[in-house]
Amino acid sequence: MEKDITIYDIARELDLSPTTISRALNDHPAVNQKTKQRISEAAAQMGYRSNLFASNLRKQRTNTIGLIVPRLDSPFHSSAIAGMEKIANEEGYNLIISQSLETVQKEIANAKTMFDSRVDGLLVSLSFETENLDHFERFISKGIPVIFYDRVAEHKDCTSIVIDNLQAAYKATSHLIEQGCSNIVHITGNLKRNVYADRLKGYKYALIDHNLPFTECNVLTGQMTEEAGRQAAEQILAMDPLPDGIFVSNDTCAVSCLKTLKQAGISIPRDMAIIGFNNDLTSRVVEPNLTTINYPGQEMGEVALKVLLMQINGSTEGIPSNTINLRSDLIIRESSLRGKVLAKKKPLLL
Amino acid sequence: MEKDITIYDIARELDLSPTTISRALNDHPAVNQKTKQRISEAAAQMGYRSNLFASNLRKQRTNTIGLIVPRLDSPFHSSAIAGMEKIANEEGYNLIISQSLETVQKEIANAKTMFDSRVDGLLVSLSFETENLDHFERFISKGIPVIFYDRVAEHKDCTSIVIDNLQAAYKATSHLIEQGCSNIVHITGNLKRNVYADRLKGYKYALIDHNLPFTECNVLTGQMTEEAGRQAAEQILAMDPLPDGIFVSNDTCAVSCLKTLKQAGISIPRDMAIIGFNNDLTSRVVEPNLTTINYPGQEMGEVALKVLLMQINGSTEGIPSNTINLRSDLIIRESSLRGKVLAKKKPLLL
DNA sequence: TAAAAGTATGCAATCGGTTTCAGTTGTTAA
DNA sequence: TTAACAACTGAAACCGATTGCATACTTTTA
Repeated sequence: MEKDITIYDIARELDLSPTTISRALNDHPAVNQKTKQRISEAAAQMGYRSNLFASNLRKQRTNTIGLIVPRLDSPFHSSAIAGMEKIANEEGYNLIISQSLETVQKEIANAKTMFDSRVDGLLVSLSFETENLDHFERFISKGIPVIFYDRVAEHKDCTSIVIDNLQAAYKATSHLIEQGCSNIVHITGNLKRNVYADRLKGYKYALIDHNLPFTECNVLTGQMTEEAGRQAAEQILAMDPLPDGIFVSNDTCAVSCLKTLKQAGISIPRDMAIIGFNNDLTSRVVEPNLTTINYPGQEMGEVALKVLLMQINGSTEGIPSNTINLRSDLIIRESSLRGKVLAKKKPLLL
Repeated sequence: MEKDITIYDIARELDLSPTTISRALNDHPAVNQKTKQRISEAAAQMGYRSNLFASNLRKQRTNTIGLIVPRLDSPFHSSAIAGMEKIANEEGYNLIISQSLETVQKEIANAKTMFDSRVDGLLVSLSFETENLDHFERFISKGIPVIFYDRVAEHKDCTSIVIDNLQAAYKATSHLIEQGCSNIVHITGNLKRNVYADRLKGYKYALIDHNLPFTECNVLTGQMTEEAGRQAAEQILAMDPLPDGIFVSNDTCAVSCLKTLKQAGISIPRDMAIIGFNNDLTSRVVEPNLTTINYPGQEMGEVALKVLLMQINGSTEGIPSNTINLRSDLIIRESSLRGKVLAKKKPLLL
C-alpha cells in the first residue's frame, strides 16, 4: 500500500513547479524540450500515474462513454459491444456498461447512474418497454450527445444508427413469395420498437405489392426468446389452413420455432419455408440451415462509437444526417429454398 | 448547457454551510433530521447531482470495478458479464470493460488503463498468450484486489473462480467410454490456460483409469473457433483407424466439427460420439443435439463480483479459500448416446 | 542601446466534495 | 450554579491536476 506519487513529488524532486510538471506531461509547447525529457524520465522512474479524478474534476470531462443495452447476453449486442470497445480503446475512452433487462425502470436508473458518472456521451439501445425519452432529456439539455442504435427512437437532437429494417423485411418476405409461399406468418417483438414495427411494415408492403392479403392474425408478437419460438410454433400448428411460410424477427426465436415445427412432423422448407433475422451462429447450425438477414453488429458498434466521438469533439460537420443506415443483406440458405432443396434431396432419396 | 448545481449553491440557498449539506446528503448522524429533510428537498428541487470526481478525489476510491476478458462476443463471457453487471448495479458500482482479443499486449495495455482509472478491484479472464502476471503486480502491491475467473492462474494473493475442469472432463470422457468408445480424440485450446490443461488431464486420467492407452497424437490443440472445428474434423478424417469418440473443449468448435464430420458421411453418434463443453445455445440446436458440460457463466460472474466486493470492503473472513469451485454437470444428449439413439432410430427406419 | 518580442517558468486560484477540529447551543448531573 | 456532556453546525484544509496571469530571462529589432 505505497503512497501515490503526485506531480508535487516530482516537482520537489526536480526543483521545479507543479505547473511545469503538469505542462510537460501533457506535452505543452511552452516547456523546454530538455526539461520535458528530464520530467518524463523522473516520472517514469518514480512510478508516477496521473490522477484521473483530479484531472477530470478540473477539466470537466471524463473520457468515459456510457452504454445501456437491453441484455448483455445476446449475440447481437455482444458483437456490437465488441466493436464499441475496440474504438473506445483506440481513442483512449472508457466504456461503462449497464443493462436494462428490457424494463423501463432499470433503463431510467441506469441513465441516472450514467448521468452521475458524468459520461461524455451515451449510447443506448432501448428496452422493450420504453415509451418516451424523458430520462435522456437531462443529457441533451446539458449538451451531452446521446446516440441510439438498433432499437432507436425519434428525437430531433439525437442520431440513430440502424439498418433498413423495412427493406430487409421486404426482401425476406418477397423471397418467401418467390419461393411459392402465399400464406406467410410473421413472428415479431414489441411493436413499440422501431426494429419490429419496421419489419412488420416491410412484411406487409411485400405482401401487398405481390397482391397477397395481409391479415392481423398472421402476425404473432412476443418476447422473441427461445420459449416464445416454441409457443409461436404451437400457435402456427393450430392454424387452419396451415401457413406455408414464416418470417421471424430474430434467429433465436426462428430456430426454436423451426425445431418445434420439425418435431411436429412439418417438413422445412417443403411444407413451410422459414426466414430468420440476425445471422446468429445458430442459423448456420440448425437443420436445415436458416435463411436470415445478416446484421452488422460489430460494425454498428464501431460506427455508433465513432459518430459519438465526433459529436463529443464538436465536429458536427462530418455527420451526414440524423439517421445513419448500415447495409444488411439476405442470406439465402436451405430453410427457404424450396425448388433447389427438393432438387438436391431427390437424388439422395433415390 | 446549464451550469451544475453544487453543494455550495444549496448551502447559499438554505443559509447553511457546505459541510452540513455534504453530511446531510450522506446521511451523516450528526445532522438534525429536520435539516436533512430540508436539504434533501432543496437538493432534489434544485436538480443537484453529486460530482463523483470531487468525491472520489477526496475519498480515494472510485466505486468502479475493472474487467478484462479475452473476447466480449462469446456466449460464455456475455453471460458472465451479465451476472457481474447485475451485482455491480445492485451494489452501486460501475463496471469498466475491456477485451484483450487473446493477446498479451492488449491485456497489459488494458491493465494499465484500469490502473490509471483507479478501479477499486479487477476481474480478469486471461488471454491465450499470457505467460506471467507481472502486469497485475502493481494492483496487488497497492492492495487492489485482483480476481481471476475461468481462465485463471496461480497467484498467492489472488482468488480464482473456476469449475472443476479436470473432473468435468473426466466425467465426459468416462461417459464416452461407457458408451463403448475406446479410441477417443480430444480437441482443446492453448495448454497454457488452466481450463484446457485441466481438461486434458481429466481426459487422460479417465482413459488411464479405464485401461485405455493415452497417446499424444489423439490430442489436437487449436484456437477453438468455428474454423478450428472444421480443421480438426479434417485431421480426424485423415486418421487411421478412425476414432470412435471425440471430446471437444468448447461447443462452438464441437458443433462445427460435428457438422463437418456429418457432411463427410460419418454418422453421429453411431460412428463417432461427440461431447462438447459450455452448453451454448448451439449445442441444443445442432443435430444430433450435443452432449456437453453445463457451464454456469452468469453464476460465475455473480460470484466473482461478490467475492471481489468482499475483498474490497476488507471482510476477508468470508472467503473460504484461494480457489472457489462452482458446480458443473454433464448434460447427456443424443450426440453421445449410442445405445438409446440407435434404439430410437431403428423403428423410424423400418 | 532601448524597446519589443519570444521563451520558459512559477504563483495562486480553481474544480466540488470530504473531513478534521473547533465552536455553539442546550441539557443533564453534581 | 457550575461542570460535563450531547447534539449540531461551521471554518478551513485537503484531495491532485489545470490554467490565466505574471514574471524573469533571452533574443531580436529598430
